[in-house]
Amino acid sequence: MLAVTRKTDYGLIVLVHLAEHRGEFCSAREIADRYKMPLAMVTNILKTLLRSGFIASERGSRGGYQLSLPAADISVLSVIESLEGPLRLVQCVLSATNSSFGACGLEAHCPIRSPIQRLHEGLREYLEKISVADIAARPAVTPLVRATVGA
Amino acid sequence: MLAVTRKTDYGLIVLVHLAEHRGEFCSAREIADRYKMPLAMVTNILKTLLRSGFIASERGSRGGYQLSLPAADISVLSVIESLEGPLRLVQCVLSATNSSFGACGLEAHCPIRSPIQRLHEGLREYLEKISVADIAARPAVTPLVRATVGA
DNA sequence: TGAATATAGCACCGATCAAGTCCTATTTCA
DNA sequence: TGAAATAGGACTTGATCGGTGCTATATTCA
Repeated sequence: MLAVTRKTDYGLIVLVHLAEHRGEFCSAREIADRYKMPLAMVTNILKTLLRSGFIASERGSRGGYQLSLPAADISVLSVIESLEGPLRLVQCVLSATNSSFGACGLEAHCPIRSPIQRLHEGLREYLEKISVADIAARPAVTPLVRATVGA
Repeated sequence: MLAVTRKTDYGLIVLVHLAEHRGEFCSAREIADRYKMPLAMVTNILKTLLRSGFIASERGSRGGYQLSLPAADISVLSVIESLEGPLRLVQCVLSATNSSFGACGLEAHCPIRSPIQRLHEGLREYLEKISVADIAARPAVTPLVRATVGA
């Protein structure tokens, strides 16, 4: 229902933490303890973020994770898509064939498809412009995103 | 995962249909048939939209539904909240006590709370500015919503 | 060398929610 | 009175979310 899963929630916390500890390797346990998140979840999330290339890992007893990209280059959108799969506001937004209206005849095609596509694109742009660095910059400094409707 | 449920999907179609048939009473069956949506779903959605005051109903064999508000006054946000409950990007966005970080100590408070609040507000504004009338206006005319990050 | 501490990769489970169905009133018209 | 509509529920099923567990591998350090 237009909510982000807890994975993304945790994932952003993890990334913000790493952004604030640039240069160090932080262990999953350390991060989980710090923010009272379940360790197993955090490790899973870190593994996913690793596969997506946002972070680098080092094994062994001094191992851990660190950002492999500037925090400003990691968008909230990319984090969401890494942890939850491709963003789709509604089912039919990705492929025409997947649409629940894909089987509709010629004239009875979905009356809201194209506007919803727009809305979806707007949402993507919106989330793409906000980076982990923005979120790490915490206070009221956090950019107020203004959506403007118009031609 | 940041998706809207099918209820909202159907709901918008229903409202757009009613907007395009101002003055007439349209039956649930008529609308369900027209867009090949499951009748039972459509009737449930109409009942909810009725309770929310967006539409008016008339019983009996000539009965049906019609908009009780100008389409321009029904925002996508209000439709979503009617059909899916209050918008919450993350769990902790509504009440501080509900937060999974509500139990955190003083110093270990959630590092992303306030930026996420902003993001949530931005999303609300965004969806509030788009109305059923905008969606009914279908073609490329549909307002392109531009998210701008900045002070 | 071996124990401790990391990551790596899966498979799995329970609770919740989405999506859809069904049943039983009640109202209105013909 | 019967057909067709709304009104208000409960209910079922399947998918997803949130979380756990296990095994293997790598690295450090005593």
